[in-house]
Amino acid sequence: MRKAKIHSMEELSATIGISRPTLSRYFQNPESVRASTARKISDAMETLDYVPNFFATRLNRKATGMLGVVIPHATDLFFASVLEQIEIFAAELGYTVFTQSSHGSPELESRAIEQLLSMNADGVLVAPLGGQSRLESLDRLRRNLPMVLVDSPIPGLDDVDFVGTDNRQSIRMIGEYLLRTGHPPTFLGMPRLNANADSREAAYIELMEEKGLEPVVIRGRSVGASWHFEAYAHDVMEGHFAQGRHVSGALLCANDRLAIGALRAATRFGLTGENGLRIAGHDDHPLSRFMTPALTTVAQDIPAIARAALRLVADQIKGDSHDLPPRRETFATRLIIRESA
Amino acid sequence: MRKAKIHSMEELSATIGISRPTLSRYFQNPESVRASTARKISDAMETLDYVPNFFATRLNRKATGMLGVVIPHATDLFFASVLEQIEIFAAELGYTVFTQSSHGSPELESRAIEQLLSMNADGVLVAPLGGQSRLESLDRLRRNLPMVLVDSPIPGLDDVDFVGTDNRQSIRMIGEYLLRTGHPPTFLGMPRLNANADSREAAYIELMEEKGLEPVVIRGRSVGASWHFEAYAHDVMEGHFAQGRHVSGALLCANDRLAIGALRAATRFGLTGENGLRIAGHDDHPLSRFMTPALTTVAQDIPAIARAALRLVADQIKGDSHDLPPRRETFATRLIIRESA
DNA sequence: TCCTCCCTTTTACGCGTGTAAAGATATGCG
DNA sequence: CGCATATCTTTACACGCGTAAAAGGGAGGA
Repeated sequence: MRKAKIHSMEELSATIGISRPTLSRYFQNPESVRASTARKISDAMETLDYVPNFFATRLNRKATGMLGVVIPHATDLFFASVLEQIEIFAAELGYTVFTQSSHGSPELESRAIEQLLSMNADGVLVAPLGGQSRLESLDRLRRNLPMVLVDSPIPGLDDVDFVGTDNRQSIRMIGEYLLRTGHPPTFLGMPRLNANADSREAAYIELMEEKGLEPVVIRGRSVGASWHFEAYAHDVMEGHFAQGRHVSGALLCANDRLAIGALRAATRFGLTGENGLRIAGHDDHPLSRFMTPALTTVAQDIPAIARAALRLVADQIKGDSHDLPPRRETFATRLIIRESA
Repeated sequence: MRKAKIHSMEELSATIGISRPTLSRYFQNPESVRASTARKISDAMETLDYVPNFFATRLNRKATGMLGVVIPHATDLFFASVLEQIEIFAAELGYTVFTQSSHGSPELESRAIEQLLSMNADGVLVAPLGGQSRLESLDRLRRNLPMVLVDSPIPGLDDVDFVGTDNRQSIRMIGEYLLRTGHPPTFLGMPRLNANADSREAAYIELMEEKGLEPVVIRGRSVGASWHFEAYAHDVMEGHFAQGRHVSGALLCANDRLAIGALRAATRFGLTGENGLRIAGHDDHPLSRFMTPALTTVAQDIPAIARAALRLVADQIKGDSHDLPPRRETFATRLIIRESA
């Protein structure tokens, strides 16, 4: 059945004989018109092909009902998971989410921000690239729209709400676990891409020094800061293992993707057996439990992070609280002991 | 430095003393105005905070420059990778991409389609849920917008362009490899979520029968068709292994995520050693090379798929070729031999 | 200096919908 | 059946910008 295509509300009004203002109210809320009228309209719609134009709809409203999200990489399951949760909660709140990925590029991140500004979104959630992010862009965004930083804060952009994981708590938890079960861990840091890289490393060092132990941090030559964490960790550790370094004890990786790469390298060097090198990660990547050996890690509370982020923007949006002191919500992680450590 | 916020082009015009039509032309193409004028404007912009409204901009044009994308799950790295490539190529073509994930839900898929329709996008790329997709929604989309199906075709929606992988070729290639190197494979199918599930299984059966061998297909009770492929495969295979079934020979999995789950189960049963069970996958999941043992698989040509999908919509958009016969482009895969088979 | 040519300004309308105001009509009740 | 009230129609303006047409202004050449 080929329904007749209607292009505007005006046209709809003409063809079904109901005034445009009434139609407008109907599409915003069918119950705002008399039941008999609503029936007449919905009956007519059976035969017709019409959808109100989303943007024309918002053009003349103060709130657009749109939320922008910027993430560094859609192909990183951590961000994909956060995004998924954000979309779910945003839908519950009646927001439409528009996501832009920066593909790891500061320029694309700026463009994404520009895009969201020009869309006049009600608010924006940004998981920033980190150190590479262009401060002017983020600052401009902050000045113009309700905004919340997610996952990684930005040094130099302190007056913005932030939601993320308590890296100090999480690293201490997994670190203490490793210590408790016998091995002072070496730390495999991620490429210095964002603030998490620093704060996790700092938490590790603090813990070690607190215990009177020597912190040992491995960091490869950051060859053009790469988001290919698995490959990065694999190559770095392979280099060490080949020279007999770090072949025993425990290795605490700044995130699971690194751990997966390290695990692979260790396995190839036959280091992961009984009494071999213990490896632990951070994040509870969806595939971590399927690794061999299954990866011991800490799980970030992604739903809580997503929910909090939405709550904070929503507050800013309704409260117009541009001048309130910035809020900072971090969540604790959960220790997940598997086989690798 | 706090730049003064300007809310409309009208306002901009008033404050910098340049007529709105000229500003309009400037923002569309700075070279369409005299160089001295362009300078005057860009100089003024240094002090001011203004971005033309994206949607108002498109409201009065025939083409909106927007492309819609619908994927089943942002947290499936295959779709995330496809999306990433689509975004890259779309940017090259000057399109702005708006992505909606259906989170595996037919209802959300329909809503996403509705959303894209109401946005008046120039075209839409849909990686459908598959059998669960609501045909009316997809059909409505097809009638109203240039559209291309990606990854999985929809039975019953045949007059739509399709871009994907040649499952027959890919399954035969990996299947023949397994046979050539010694083992007639058993097939672990994915939950019947989309057409790929069927066509890969069909390709397997065809190959086996052609070789005069008995096809053996494993399929768990599809407990509410699940997208948790790894867990699904793990549980199904664990059940078999526990009863001593399929513990040797070769297992061909319909995709890598299944293979990862199966691999994990096999490893726990000590089946993956020398002369043990051989396991192969399909897709070359980004983490497959980091599995232990590293997963033998076939790689889909994701960039080619993304590029072709964009080419097809672009053709439809410019050609208004709504009545041309539907085109169907499938790409060959590349055999990637690692350790698992 | 005058006259083109090019770019700009002015003016006006259009995109599809929200929304306010005033008048017309339908609904429900006594 | 008449009236008060809820709802609808009509009319008009607004949102932010594209764009066409006509008129204005400046730079360059003769």
